[in-house]
Amino acid sequence: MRIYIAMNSYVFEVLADPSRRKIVETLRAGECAVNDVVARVAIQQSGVSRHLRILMEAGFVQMRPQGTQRLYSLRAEPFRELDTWVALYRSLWETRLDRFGAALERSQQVNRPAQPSSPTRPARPRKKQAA
Amino acid sequence: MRIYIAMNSYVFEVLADPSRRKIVETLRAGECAVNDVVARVAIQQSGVSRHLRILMEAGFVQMRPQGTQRLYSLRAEPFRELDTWVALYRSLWETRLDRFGAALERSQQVNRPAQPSSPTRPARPRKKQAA
DNA sequence: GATGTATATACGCATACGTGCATATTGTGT
DNA sequence: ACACAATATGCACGTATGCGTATATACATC
Repeated sequence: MRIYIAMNSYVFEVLADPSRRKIVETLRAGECAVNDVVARVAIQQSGVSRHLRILMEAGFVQMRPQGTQRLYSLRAEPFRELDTWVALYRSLWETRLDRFGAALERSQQVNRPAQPSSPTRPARPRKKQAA
Repeated sequence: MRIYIAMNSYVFEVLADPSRRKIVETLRAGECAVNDVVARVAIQQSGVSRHLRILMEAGFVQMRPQGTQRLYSLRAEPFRELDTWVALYRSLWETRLDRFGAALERSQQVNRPAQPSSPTRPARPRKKQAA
């Protein structure tokens, strides 16, 4: 039986924007008010709010009002979808073991010198800002 | 030259396009000539070639000329990067055990009760069309 | 109720992106 | 050399997207 996880597909579109990724990264530390996020991103508050709305609609975040503030935090679903998606391609670099073995092996990857994958790493954009 | 795999960041931009994802999916089956891909996507050959170039530049695919044809196939790197990235968010849905235990438990997910469902649900395309 | 803070939304703009069409390029067979 | 097949590229266009500015809305405190 095949399990088709219809991948929101939208997940990638959402994550495609650098500002949005930055926001998500920020939220990884935990619940944040909008202004807290604004302090960490290089765009205006209006922009952050817009991005948060997009993230919300896509299920990446949830919101909890607290007084005047709105505390945003990450939700698991889209990330899990992403994980499920990428799992389809693990065979590209994993040894062919059964599922259990694969999971185990993955646990050993955690030990490998993981690169600082968080901070926006300017790879080279295809066209956008050439810099 | 050194190869720093600090999350291309570009990975998401590349995967953001539905046609490109479709192409990647297609290539999951194995090496394909351009026209084979064209047959499976809803865009012109010129578009496919362009997308393949983008995928190539981003390291998603490699090419092997064969006569008049050009056989494209997937490369592991970007997918591994993606896997590494999403790994940072696994704690969102995995029980808080140490990394090793987490990996182990992943193989037993069946037993775990579902996460408290959160508000935002649908996540429907903000604008663009997909599918 | 008035004021100040925190966040969301409307508007307009610049631009980057995907696409199709036409054409160039490369390779094959005769 | 010629004709054909496979693929790549230049060009133009429509449109979606992210941004900032200005404004609206919600809440708290006095």
